[in-house]
Amino acid sequence: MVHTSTEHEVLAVVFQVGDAHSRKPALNVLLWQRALAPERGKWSLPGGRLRADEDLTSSVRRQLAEKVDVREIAHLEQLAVFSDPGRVPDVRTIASTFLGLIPSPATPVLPPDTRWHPVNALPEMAFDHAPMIEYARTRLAAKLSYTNIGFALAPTEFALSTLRDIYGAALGYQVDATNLQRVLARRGVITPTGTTAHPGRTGGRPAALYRFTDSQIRVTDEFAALRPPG
Amino acid sequence: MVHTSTEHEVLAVVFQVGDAHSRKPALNVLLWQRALAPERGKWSLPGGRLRADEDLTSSVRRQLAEKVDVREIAHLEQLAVFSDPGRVPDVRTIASTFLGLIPSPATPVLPPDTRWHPVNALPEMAFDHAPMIEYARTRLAAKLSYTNIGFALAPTEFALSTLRDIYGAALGYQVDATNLQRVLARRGVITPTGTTAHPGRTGGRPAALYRFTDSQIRVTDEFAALRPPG
DNA sequence: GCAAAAGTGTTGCGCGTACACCCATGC
DNA sequence: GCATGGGTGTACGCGCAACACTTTTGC
Repeated sequence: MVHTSTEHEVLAVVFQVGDAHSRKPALNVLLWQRALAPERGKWSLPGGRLRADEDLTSSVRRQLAEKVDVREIAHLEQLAVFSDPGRVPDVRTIASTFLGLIPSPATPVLPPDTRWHPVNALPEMAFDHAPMIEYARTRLAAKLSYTNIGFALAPTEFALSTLRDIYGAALGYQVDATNLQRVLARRGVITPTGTTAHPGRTGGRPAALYRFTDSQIRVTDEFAALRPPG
Repeated sequence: MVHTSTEHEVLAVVFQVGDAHSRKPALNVLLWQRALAPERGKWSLPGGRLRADEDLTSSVRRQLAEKVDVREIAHLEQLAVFSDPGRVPDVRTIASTFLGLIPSPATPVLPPDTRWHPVNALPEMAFDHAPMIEYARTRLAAKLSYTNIGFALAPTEFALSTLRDIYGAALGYQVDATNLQRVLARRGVITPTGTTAHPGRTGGRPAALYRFTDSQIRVTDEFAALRPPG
């Protein structure tokens, strides 16, 4: 009799906004290229098997440590579970997915098989990893609108035009810096530092610098409707 | 050597709004009482072990069928994974939780060990099932405000005062029927049937009847802020 | 007629967007 | 000076909540 056990793996969709390979900043995802079968040559999300003595979050952190400096991960949260019995060949494997965010300036050294890829131009993905990225991006876009999650993508101090580019890259459409400032300021999400940046070579008024008030996720606009009375 | 395998279980938080045991309608959750150790006598969420050949959704449906008529489940969606290595004794077990909703009037026969409990007065819960219910309730409240998920709690046809009571029970605070009508009508979530209900013994103007336009979940107010231009 | 329940109208405000206009810098 | 980028001010619209007022029934 064959003992059909079930494995449990953890996979992380790690995003960062960067301007690798192009002028305009874009939303990138961390991928590594498979050197062995199955799906050799295709690109995978970082992750791996869950150990018996760790919970999911510890497992993601441990496995991401092989690819990036975990201290740079500013936010990490559970996404969905992918459980189709045939999603990977041979042994039945359930995948719990996570969303990880790394602030914009940091780009540490990566292992040779690992690279950032723009989410708008993904390489050939292994298994069912492509829909996982899609799911993560949708979740990120939604949370940008009703939480302070931007703190995990932005530098500690930034000009508003920088933040506009980050939101634009993450959302997939251009955002107006003026209104972004007002929305985030009213909600208390960003705070002015009082200092200003130096203008570029081409001139222009020096930009005021801001920082995110909190460095932990916080819901800022919980109810679109049906608010509690008061 | 001890072979430390990892089990995977599925647990469902099934809600229904009913007026069992009291005059005012309340949000109830489906629980069964454990007859055997561990945690004998305490109350559990329905669910059980995942089989090798089924995905999570199939597994929930199969296991809920032992407790209720699955045809009455109007909505079912994944919640979070609970993965603390010590969350249940002995064998390490990961739990994937689900939110299930059953419309208001239907209350079929239940097995003798199974009962509806008001979420505001839960009995002693087994393991970590209490926080799962809390999580599910939070998710339900959030989705009531930006999706049409109310369809899964309401009867097929209903007066607005009935719907007000359902929303009130699910959200935990009173809702104004007038504004509820306006919000849901503008979004196209509810449609008038053209018919009216008969007033009660005590008189009153006959109420217009409505139904939910869709019977599948749909996001009706995706972005609280940072909408795409247009 | 009176009480009760349902529905309509009105007002006001907070939030978000769009856009015109003013400010500070490099060259 | 002018171009460039940043910031401020204003105006509009919409969604939603609060509440007063009207309509329709049973008794």
